[in-house]
Amino acid sequence: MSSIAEIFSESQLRELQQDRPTPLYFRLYSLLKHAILDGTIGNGAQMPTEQQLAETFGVSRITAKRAMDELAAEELVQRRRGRGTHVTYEYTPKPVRAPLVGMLQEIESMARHSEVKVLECKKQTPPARIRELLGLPDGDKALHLVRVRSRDGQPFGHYESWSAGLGKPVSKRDFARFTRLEIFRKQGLKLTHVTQTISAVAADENLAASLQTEVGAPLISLVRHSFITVAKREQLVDYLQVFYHPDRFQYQMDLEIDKA
Amino acid sequence: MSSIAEIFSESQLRELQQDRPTPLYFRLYSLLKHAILDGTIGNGAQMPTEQQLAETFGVSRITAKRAMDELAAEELVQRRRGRGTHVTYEYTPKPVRAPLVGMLQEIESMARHSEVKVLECKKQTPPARIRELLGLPDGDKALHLVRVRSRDGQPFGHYESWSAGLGKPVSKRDFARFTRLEIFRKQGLKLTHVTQTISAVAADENLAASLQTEVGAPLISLVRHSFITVAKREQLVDYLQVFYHPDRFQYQMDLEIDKA
DNA sequence: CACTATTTGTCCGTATGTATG
DNA sequence: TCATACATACGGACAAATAGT
Repeated sequence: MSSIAEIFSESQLRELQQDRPTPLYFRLYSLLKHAILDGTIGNGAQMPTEQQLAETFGVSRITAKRAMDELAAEELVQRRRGRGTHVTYEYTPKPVRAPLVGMLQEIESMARHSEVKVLECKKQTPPARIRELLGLPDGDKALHLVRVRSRDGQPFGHYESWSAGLGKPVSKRDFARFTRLEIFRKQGLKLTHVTQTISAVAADENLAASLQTEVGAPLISLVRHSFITVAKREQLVDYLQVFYHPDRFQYQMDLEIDKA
Repeated sequence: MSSIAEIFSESQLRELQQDRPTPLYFRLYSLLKHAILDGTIGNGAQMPTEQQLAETFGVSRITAKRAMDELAAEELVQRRRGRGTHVTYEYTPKPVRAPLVGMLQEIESMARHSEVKVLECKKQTPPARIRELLGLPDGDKALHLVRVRSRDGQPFGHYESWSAGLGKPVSKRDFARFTRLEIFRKQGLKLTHVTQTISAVAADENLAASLQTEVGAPLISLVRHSFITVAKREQLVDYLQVFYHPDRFQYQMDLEIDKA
């Protein structure tokens, strides 16, 4: 095998020095196991010797040995005295590929391949912060829409939106069938500008239930502001807050650059 | 407090029975700590008694006591004999609002307004998956770079990258001073295509330490593939995985649409 | 064949940490 | 709080298998 320093990073070395009560041998074992499972140390390759491990990670030989013995017990490596320890695990890249979804156009196509449940569709008084963003006078109402989008029965997105400027009434069924972008267009509203902010949040009880996950699980948060231009001024007409389940939805974008 | 069964889920109960060698008292301590930090057990509320914990989780009273003593040592709870153990931590959902950052160009400008710490900068054997993406033969090495970016002393991003195709050697100091985009350009590499995938993940111990947050806290995950074009074929030359602290970094994009 | 270096296997004694009743 | 049992971790010592000289 190549030099041990070329396999393990300094940050990994530090990992072992953290003062957690998890046994040393187990942390070293985990480190080595990961290196084998992700193919950093390939099948057939010789592992570092107990002595090398002990010196590199600053542990006793007994501890290094214990870690390697654990690997051997799982048949990830084979140990023979005099020869050393060799990897007996064949790394095979996983075929997986999460469904990837892209920008505005693709979002519409995705919408057609998913099921929507409308939880709320009513003219309501929005929270003050959103009312101000929408430029509505005090007491005015906006269309409040809450939906959950699923794919193959698995919910992946929780959508909550506040819309102003929708003249004609829109039925609940329309929102289940069409995207809001399509509805805006049909109503003659020409969006001129959209800003999106992506972040991450922990699921609260409500979201956890909607997206069938655990409280505290990480979610992708997306806030979209949609503007129209009236009298040369930009006016927000739609505020959208989406929470996505990261295992079932990822946000992908392609950028072409350096064309010049 | 309410019934102990109403606080902890069955999966959490099982969590303690896992056959990991981490000490029992520490696992119980972690469980309780999270429940306090995320507000499941509110400030001033009474914790379960040692006896209750012991029975619920199937451990001895001493072990339950040890876990609670650890909490008390961190001043998350106050213990008084005869009265019980009470939470002394005020959970406050973060108000958020962070500096907003945008696409490639803005990323460079942001880079200039932040401090970088290089944790790793060495040619190393990459995990097999990444080695294949980079089109490297077995055993080949790539430049492994781990950095943490801070703003006003607050770390907001943890960057780990694997780069192939950097001909001339690049010093650790260069990476602290320039962005990788600039370095690629200087080396004459013309990136022609970039894909980015955004998701959300929970912080592990390592990331939590780097970004000064809690284990399990939601982080923004960004994976960037950077391609050059050689002989009309796209070739990956850089793989970047970034984890952002969502309170200190958000991903914002502006889209102009409906121009037609 | 012996000789040597390497590497794993086994054993000792000791100290500390963990978990129980 | 105590006594007890077990696991972890260390350093050291020596034996046994392997490979090369």
